[in-house]
Amino acid sequence: MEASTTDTHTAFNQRLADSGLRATPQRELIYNVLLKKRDHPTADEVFARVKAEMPTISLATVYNCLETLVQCDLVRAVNFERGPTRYCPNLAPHAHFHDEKSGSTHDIDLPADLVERVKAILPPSFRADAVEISFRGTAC
Amino acid sequence: MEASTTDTHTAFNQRLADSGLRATPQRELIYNVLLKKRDHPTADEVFARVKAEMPTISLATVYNCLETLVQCDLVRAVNFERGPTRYCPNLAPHAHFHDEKSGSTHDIDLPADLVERVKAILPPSFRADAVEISFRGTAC
DNA sequence: CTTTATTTTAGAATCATTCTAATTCCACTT
DNA sequence: AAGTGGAATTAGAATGATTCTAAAATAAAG
Repeated sequence: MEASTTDTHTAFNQRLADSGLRATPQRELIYNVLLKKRDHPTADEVFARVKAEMPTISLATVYNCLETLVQCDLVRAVNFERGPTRYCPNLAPHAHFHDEKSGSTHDIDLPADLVERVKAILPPSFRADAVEISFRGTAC
Repeated sequence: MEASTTDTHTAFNQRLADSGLRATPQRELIYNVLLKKRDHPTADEVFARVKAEMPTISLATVYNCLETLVQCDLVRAVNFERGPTRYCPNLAPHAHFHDEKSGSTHDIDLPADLVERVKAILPPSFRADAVEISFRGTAC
């Protein structure tokens, strides 16, 4: 656990540095909040959790930092229909399942070959930078 | 062309009737606008096109009617990230490709077996009512 | 230290969408 | 043919998530 914490911390610094950005306390705290409870919180929820540790932080900063983390590929932004954007620190290729009963979101691991198969349906003139797969339904 | 127009017209009346709703001029015009130019317009764009034929229509009605058509399964609502919802009268299972250069959206036919394969990655406790597949990239 | 660029912040502004409350429109009875 | 009740439409206000703006704080570089 100690090693993995150090690893993510290093990855965090590295990714920001690669983009010429600073590892500020706000960015680090927000990233840690996402790592700690991986329930796909909205910006508002992240704000609430972060305020517990850093009461002076502003909502604008939470939005700014989340955007920064997404830019650095440390975090993924997840959207369902018109709902507020949710944030996810899972870097592995995965789909999302949105449970309509509970409103919760679950990660679904994506086998690499399936991603290939899905990309293969594109006509040759289309080049995909990203593929999004999401499910809506109920989990029991 | 005449036969197909009649067909969609009948389907339109049938789907609404099935939901206990009326086939109003506004609903029909909006549906026809979607059929005529299948470029995934936003509600605002639909509003502009519809106003040309029915200058007294309101934006609220456009939103109401689009929502109604989606409820009746005559139209699909398509979302990309946080952009405005786009509307699509293509009933066949298909994915969407969003071209970041032009901002345009393209339908990509989905082979039925691929949809099955994708659904198959879900653990047994998840029941999916809908699967969404979307691509982001550039088309040439 | 001083300069300069980055980051944070509070609050205003924006944008798409939904809501509200008042008509208007129809299908169905009298 | 008028009356009634539920649908549907409408204009404009309200909402909610997000982005913008301009100023203050912070930190790196000279």
